[in-house]
Amino acid sequence: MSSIPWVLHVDLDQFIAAVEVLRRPELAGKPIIVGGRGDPTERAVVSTASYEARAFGVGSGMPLRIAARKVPDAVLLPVDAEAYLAASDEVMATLRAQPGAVVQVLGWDEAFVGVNTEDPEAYARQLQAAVLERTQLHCSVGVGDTLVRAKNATDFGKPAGVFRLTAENWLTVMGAKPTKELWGVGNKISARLAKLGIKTVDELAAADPQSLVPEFGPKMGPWYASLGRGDGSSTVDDTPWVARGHSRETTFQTNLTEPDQVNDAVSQLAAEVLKDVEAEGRPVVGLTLKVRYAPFTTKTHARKIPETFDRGDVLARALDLAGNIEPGRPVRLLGLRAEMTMPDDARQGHTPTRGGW
DNA sequence: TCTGGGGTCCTAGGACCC
DNA sequence: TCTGGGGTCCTAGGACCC
Repeated sequence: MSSIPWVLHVDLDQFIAAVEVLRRPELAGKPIIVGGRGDPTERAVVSTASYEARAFGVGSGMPLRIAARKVPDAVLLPVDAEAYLAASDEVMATLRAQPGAVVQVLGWDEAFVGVNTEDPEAYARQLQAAVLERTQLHCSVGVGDTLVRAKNATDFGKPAGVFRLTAENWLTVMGAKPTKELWGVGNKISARLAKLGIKTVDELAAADPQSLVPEFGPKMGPWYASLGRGDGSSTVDDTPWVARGHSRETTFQTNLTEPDQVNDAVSQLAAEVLKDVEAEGRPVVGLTLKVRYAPFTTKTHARKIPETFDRGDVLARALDLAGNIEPGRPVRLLGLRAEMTMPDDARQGHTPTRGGW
């Protein structure tokens, strides 16, 4: 046996709920639901539910109100982003300290680890032990010969286990599953694939990449075909991530109806976005205003910004975009995003949901 | 059931230029 | 007067991820 490159995908188990239990041990074993400000009467969704709460059918993205109704005895907690980020930093530092590890962070609770080893399972176990010892958090590890296979493998290892997915067993394990199980295929894409007669991973893997071009375009068509095969890059990239932009959005507890309210809200969003942008000191090159009208239609308005910017410039242009909002329609959400210039050596996106991997 | 907030990337179509 | 083909830039919208 020789030392060859492997991709490990590390995913913390019920991360947010686990962090909450660490600082409040009496919550262990209880159904915990974390979301919004922890108030089920507000417009908010579930960030994470503990396994005990998931048993009642509660999951991420579910309206908090519904989740609370499903689990009357649940412990409802507000999102505490700082605490999760601090825990996450410790986990990532532990991964980086492993011998030979190249670490690419994907989010608070997951990362790819690239490593040359003869025995990836043993390495994974060692990694789990190190994370547990330093943070008291459990994680699952997917082992793969590509990023996509490693990522998909993790689910089979949960909780706290290890699972290997390579070209050898990919179709045996994944072939019969619906395409929606694939990383990067959601409800909409799986429905469009089904229209083409492609319902399973097997069928997607067998599809001619070019045959998907008319429906999905020159880039995404072939990309979906390769997803079906589990193919793609095997390179874990630890280039530091650089944000392309910063945004803020607010869902109003009661819809806005007055233009003054809208302008005030846009000004506030602009101030918050500027705070993030100025902390990085890179020029703004574009602004996007997102408007969700009640009941639920979304529109965006965008503008490129020539040359550079200053505070007043961004605020004025944000208010300018707000002029596109349809008068008389109740507004339930406003979002403002500022796009910045990028350094040449910046890594490509931190989520591989779109082409390029 | 009624849908958060922070991100990334892709595509279509119009405007404009040569 | 009716009209090509290619390229680039921009806006709007969509899809997905954690």
